Amino acid sequence: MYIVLAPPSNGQRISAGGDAQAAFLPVDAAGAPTADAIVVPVAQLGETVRRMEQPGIRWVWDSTRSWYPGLLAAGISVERCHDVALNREILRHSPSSSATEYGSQLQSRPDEAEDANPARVLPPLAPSPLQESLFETTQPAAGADVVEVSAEFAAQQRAVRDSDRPAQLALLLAAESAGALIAAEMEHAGIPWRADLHNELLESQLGPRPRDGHRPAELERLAGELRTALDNPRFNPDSPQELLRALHRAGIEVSSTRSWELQRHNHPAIAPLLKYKKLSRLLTANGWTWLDIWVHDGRFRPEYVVGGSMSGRWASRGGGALQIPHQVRDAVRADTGYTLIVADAAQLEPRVLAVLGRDSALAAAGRGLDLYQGIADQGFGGDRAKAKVAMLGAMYGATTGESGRLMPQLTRTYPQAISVVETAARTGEAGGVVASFLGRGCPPPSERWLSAQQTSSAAEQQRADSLARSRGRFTRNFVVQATAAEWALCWLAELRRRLRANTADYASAHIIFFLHDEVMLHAPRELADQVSAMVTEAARAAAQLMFGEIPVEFPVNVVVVDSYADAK
DNA sequence: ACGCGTAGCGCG
DNA sequence: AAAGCGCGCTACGCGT
Repeated sequence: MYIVLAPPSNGQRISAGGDAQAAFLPVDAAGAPTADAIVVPVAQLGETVRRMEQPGIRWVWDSTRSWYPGLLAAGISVERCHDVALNREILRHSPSSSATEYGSQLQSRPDEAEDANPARVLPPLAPSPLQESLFETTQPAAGADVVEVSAEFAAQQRAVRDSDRPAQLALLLAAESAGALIAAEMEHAGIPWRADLHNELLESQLGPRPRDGHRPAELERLAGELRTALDNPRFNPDSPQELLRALHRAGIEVSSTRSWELQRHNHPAIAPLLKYKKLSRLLTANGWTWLDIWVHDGRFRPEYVVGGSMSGRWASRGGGALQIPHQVRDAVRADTGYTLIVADAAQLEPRVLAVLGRDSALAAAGRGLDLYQGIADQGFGGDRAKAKVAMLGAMYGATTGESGRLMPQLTRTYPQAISVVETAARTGEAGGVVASFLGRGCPPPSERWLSAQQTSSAAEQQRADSLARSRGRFTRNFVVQATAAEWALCWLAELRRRLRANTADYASAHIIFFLHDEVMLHAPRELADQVSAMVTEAARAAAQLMFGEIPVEFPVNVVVVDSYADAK
């Protein structure tokens, strides 16, 4: 059932030498050993995993990142895992497990995620034995040996069992661990990236690649134009402070140099300035330097951080993988004979809100493919833009502007749904915690926040109220964003399961990108239709898995393209 | 020399 | 038209 994979404990080492070793300990669902541990040199790690891997086996390890990349490099993939470190962070914050022994222990221990330097509070750790050979890893296995990992696994299983909502929590932990496997597999596959096309794109907009430290021709030309228009021969448009002063001298009264604020003014300098900012952004964020660093052998390989944000959304490190501008997406091309399958969930967050509030009116609005149009038809005279602004405002906590004004209409039409976010906001403002549908909890208020609320002076009160409202907006958004994130995780996991169900046929079809509510696959052209159907079917299955039979639909848009730019 | 906060903008 | 959530990255400019 479960096999714990970790460095051996001291008594288990097969020789006194310094050779890196790995221990395999079969345990039952409660974490109790069912056989003796097997210890092998890491050189035999891959073949041992390959031999033991079989349907139904779940690998238990401290972190997927310390084991799985090496296995993938050796051509081995596994069906399921239990990522102890990821599950630890969920159980640390989940209100459902806070009363359990493990949950309360964790809350009194420092949070690795918040404490940048665990070495400060924990004894220094020996370097992981897995740093060598096959297993180069960025993150040591935290030093936990097989006895410690299996003990913590057992504690986590008990915490789920003793929690308020064992079924939901178990699903959340399984989905998070599946996400960890998928992230490692995506890093292994990489995003197919045509450096030649990217370079052409840069040259057509910026001119030829300049020598280091020089502006590309087009930026230089625009800078000259700006100096003339602002009658300011030597200013540097890359410095916001200088730019702001130059704009003021030219009589353009702006409080910042943000593009949207500049756009509202009429001056000959505005057009070249906006163009300069756009191109300058392209150059600095996704220019030639970016290509040199991040694209090798036709692949962009960023690092994904599963559970990297409190809501359970992923984060990424390196190359800005979750911010690939539309401007450069044409460089993402399927290999010859392959195709890109790009899918995104349609209006995921408001649909999630409909479930959270059991709001049949909102569910009815989403009966078609376009939820916002449905809302528009029910309460906004068919004006889709208004409906969208109102709904986003409700989920983000807008109080002013157009969405603030439209809120009352939304509250009248969907009282059930709106009360979910309003209640979450009130809870947060009062210093409470909220949770997603499956039980991921938001962090408690910081010490600083709490002490600010204690104030009695009138001058400080305003600041305290502002902080309280800010936390209210966070918790308001958290319930929706976190539930949407776990739907997306279930969607990914269901998709992966379908791809693996017939490994022989789908071995060359890979998930290569995931962005909150969007997924991209790279697959042989002849499999495009079957894979597209899997994506759609996985979305239906994810909703069923999380929510059971509900009258809310979760449609996905799926397109088959050669270039990511054609996916919209 | 390096670390850090801020401004600005990219994505959802 | 331009506020209100979650992230990462770059350059600037200040501090040490």
